[in-house]
This record gives sequence, C-alpha cells and structure tokens, in this order.
Amino acid sequence: MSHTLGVRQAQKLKTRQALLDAALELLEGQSLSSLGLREVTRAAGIAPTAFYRHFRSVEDLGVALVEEALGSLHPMIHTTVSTTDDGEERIARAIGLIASHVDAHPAHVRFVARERHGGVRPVREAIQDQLARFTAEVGQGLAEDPRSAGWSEDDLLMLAQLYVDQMLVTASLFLEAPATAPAERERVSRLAARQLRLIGIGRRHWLDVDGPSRAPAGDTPGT
Amino acid sequence: MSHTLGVRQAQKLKTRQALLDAALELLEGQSLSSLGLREVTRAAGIAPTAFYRHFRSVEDLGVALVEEALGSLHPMIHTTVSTTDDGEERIARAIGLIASHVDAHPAHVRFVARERHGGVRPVREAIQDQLARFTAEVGQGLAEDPRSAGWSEDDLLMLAQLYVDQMLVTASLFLEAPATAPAERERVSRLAARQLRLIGIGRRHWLDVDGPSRAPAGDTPGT
DNA sequence: TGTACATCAGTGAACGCGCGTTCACTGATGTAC
DNA sequence: TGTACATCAGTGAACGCGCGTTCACTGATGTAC
Repeated sequence: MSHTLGVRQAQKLKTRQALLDAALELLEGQSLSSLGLREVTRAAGIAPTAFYRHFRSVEDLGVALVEEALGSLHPMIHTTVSTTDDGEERIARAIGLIASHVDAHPAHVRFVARERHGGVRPVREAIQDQLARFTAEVGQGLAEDPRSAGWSEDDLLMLAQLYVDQMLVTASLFLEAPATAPAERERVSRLAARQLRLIGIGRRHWLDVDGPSRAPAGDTPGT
Repeated sequence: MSHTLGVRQAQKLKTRQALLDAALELLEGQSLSSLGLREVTRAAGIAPTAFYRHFRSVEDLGVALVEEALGSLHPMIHTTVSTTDDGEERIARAIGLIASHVDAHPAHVRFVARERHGGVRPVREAIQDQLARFTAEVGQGLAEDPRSAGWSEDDLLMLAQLYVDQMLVTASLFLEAPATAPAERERVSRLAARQLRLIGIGRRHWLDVDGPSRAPAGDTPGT
C-alpha cells in the first residue's frame, strides 16, 4: 500500500529506459534512420522481440528521445530569458548554461542537431515543435522585458527566433570542441559572446531607425 | 581530333551523373546513412556492380554530392557580399538570391541541411569545410567594405559566421515553404529581412560601444 | 494468510528478404601498326 | 583505311549475413476470493 508503482511496471520502465539509453549511445556515431531495432536491443541486453513491448518502431523511440532531450529544457529557457542581469552578465550566463548543458548531455544535444533536419519525418517534426515552443517562450520572456517597449509582437518573435537559432549554433560548436580542448572551448565562448553582443546592440537600436516603418501591431482579439 | 572527350569517357561521366542524380532524388526523403547502394543503382538504371566503377561506397558518392551542392556557390557569395548596394537593397537582393537558389536546387539544399550534422563523418566534414570557406570569403568581402574600418579580423569573421549561419537558417525555412504557398514564402522573406536588418544595425553600432574593450588584432606574421 | 487464476514483460526459434561485395564475363571503344 | 589486340564500363549469378516481424511460449507479478 506504500508503493506507487508495481514491481512489474517499475521493471518495465527500467527496460524502456535501457532501450532509450542504448539507442542514444549508438546515435553518437550514426543517424536514426540507419539505427536498427536489433542493434538497440542487443546493446540494451534484451531480446529483439521485447522491443515491441515498449515502442512500435525505432522511429517511435526517436520521438520519445526528442521529448527526453528537449522536454525538460523549457524551465531553463524561461529562467534565462527573464533574468534581470545587465547585458554582458546575461550573455555570459546564457553561454555558460549552454556549455554546461552540452557537457552534461552531449548525446542528447548531438541527437537533436542531427535529427532536426534528419531523414525521419515524425522525429523531425517533434523537434520542430519543441523549437517552436522555445521560440514562443523566449518571445514571451522578451515581451516582459522593459527594453521591449514599443516592439511589435512580430518583431519580438523575429528576435526570439534569432536567439533560439543562435543557441543551437553555439551548442553545436561546443559539441565539436571536446572537453579535452579548453582553449577551443574558450574560443567558442568568446565567439558566441560577441555574436550575442552584436545582436543585443541591434536590439537596442532597433526602434531608432525602424520606428516609422514598422508593421502595425493591429488588432489581435482574444489574447 | 576535334573532340575533347572520348565516347567511352563521356558515357562514363553520364552514368556517374545518373548515379548522383538518382541518389539526390532518393535523399529527399531519407538521409545518406540509410541510402543503399542497390537502391541508387536501381534508380539510376544500372547493375549494382557498376556502382564500383564510379564510387568506392555510398559515403564516397555523398562527398561528391557535397562538392556538387556547394562547390559552385563560391562565386555567388563573393558577388553578393561585395555589391555596393545600400543596406535595404542588399538585404532584399541576398534574400532573393537565397530563395531562387532554393527553388532551383531544393534537393541540394536539403541534402546539405540534412547531412551537415548527419551520421556520415566524411560527408559532414566536407560540408563543414565548404562552410568554413564560405565564412572566410564573406569575411574577406566584409573586410573590403569601408564600413568595416576599425574592425579586428576576429570580429569580421565573427560577423561572417553569423551571416553564413543566418543564410542556412533562411534557406531551411524556404525549403519548408513549398512553392505552392506564396504567402508563407513572403512571411519567411520578411522574417529573414528583419533579422538581417537587426544584425546590420548591430554591425553599424558595433564600434560605438565596443571600441575600447576590443581584443587587439595582434601580430599575425605570414600572409 | 492461502489458493487459484489472469496478466503480460521478456524469450527463442523461425521466416522471407534485400543488402553489399566477389567474380568471371561481354562487347563496345580505343590504340598500334 | 584496315586489322589485331588492349582496355574497361557495365553485366548477372552467386554468396553469406543481418535485418524486421510472427508466433507460441514461460514464468514472475498481480488480483479475486
């Protein structure tokens, strides 16, 4: 009566996780569309047929991996965007967060980068969905920033998308700079910082020049 | 004596091109690592074994595709960057060029986007090589621009990389907006234009704030 | 608490299939004289 | 120009192999009484 999960169900979850972990590790060196079902079960230490107790196909497992890789990132996004730091501090913090996330979950990051434009449609779409959510969340965070006064919603989303894409580019660069090469890491950090700085400058002066010709926010009834 | 290519060699090139074309078409819906040799030869209308007369492996064919997709783009890069247009005109022209390139060679663009982080190391590296060359070329173009006076070489390359990444993001967006959806295309164009505009503003004001704290260009002996 | 039955995660044999690669070959193209 | 030989792009049979999927099964866990 004190347990929340039966032994059987707990074991099933454990096996499922073993499949996800095995797949993720195999995916460091190949893409999902060439990953075999037997390959995964072999690495997970179970019989090929048991795979079907957990996923309908490798594609299906891939979609689950997307959730695992990106689902837990939403809180982090909001915290980072809505921090009250000044520009330079915020930049340093954001880049530090990206670097430590890549260090903590390199395989997940690589998986997302690889499958974002990969050959498996449902997985690609699951990633695009998550990234669109990120963009919306960053846009919302930007909207709460007093520096965004006078910005149209469209322009905020434009900037949000720039930030999200920039985040992915930076994560990819960290991925290619192994933890064994701190000098290279530092180079990537400084590059990313300057890019964020330049975008930030563009942001600060956006209304200076663009004021009169901006698209009207218009009427957006209902939220 | 008036021919430049023997009949035999011409036919061989034709077959090779048929293999490249067939592969590229098959790659619209899958990634290179899951593309089979027999699949390609079947689509090209030749016997599987003839494949080896042209490529050592599908990987090898992939590397050839990278050259085909990106090799011819270098002249276009230089022309675009070194145009003497004013800011808005230059932005419109660049976006128009990207859009029409995506329209003219959608499969090539998709291939590059997909394999840039894909599961086939040699292909990935060939793409990174070409992109690094693009970045260097854009950087060189920027250096020739009078507006770059006072910029360190490092900062120019930082900006160049921002532009190259932005170009790829925009190309990807056009790829997802089919030619049958002109409204969506227009949305992408306007989004990309505003992002380039914001980067351009950041560029114009870069030295305003960053002047005193820039990294010294230092001594770069040789070249 | 004990017993009898139901559930179901994981097994292992078996299947048909398409794969990459080898090999000896064919016959048109190229070359030497 | 004609002939004899060399080259080599493309063929087709054959191979061993690992794949995804099916099926009837086992035995531990869960449930009803």
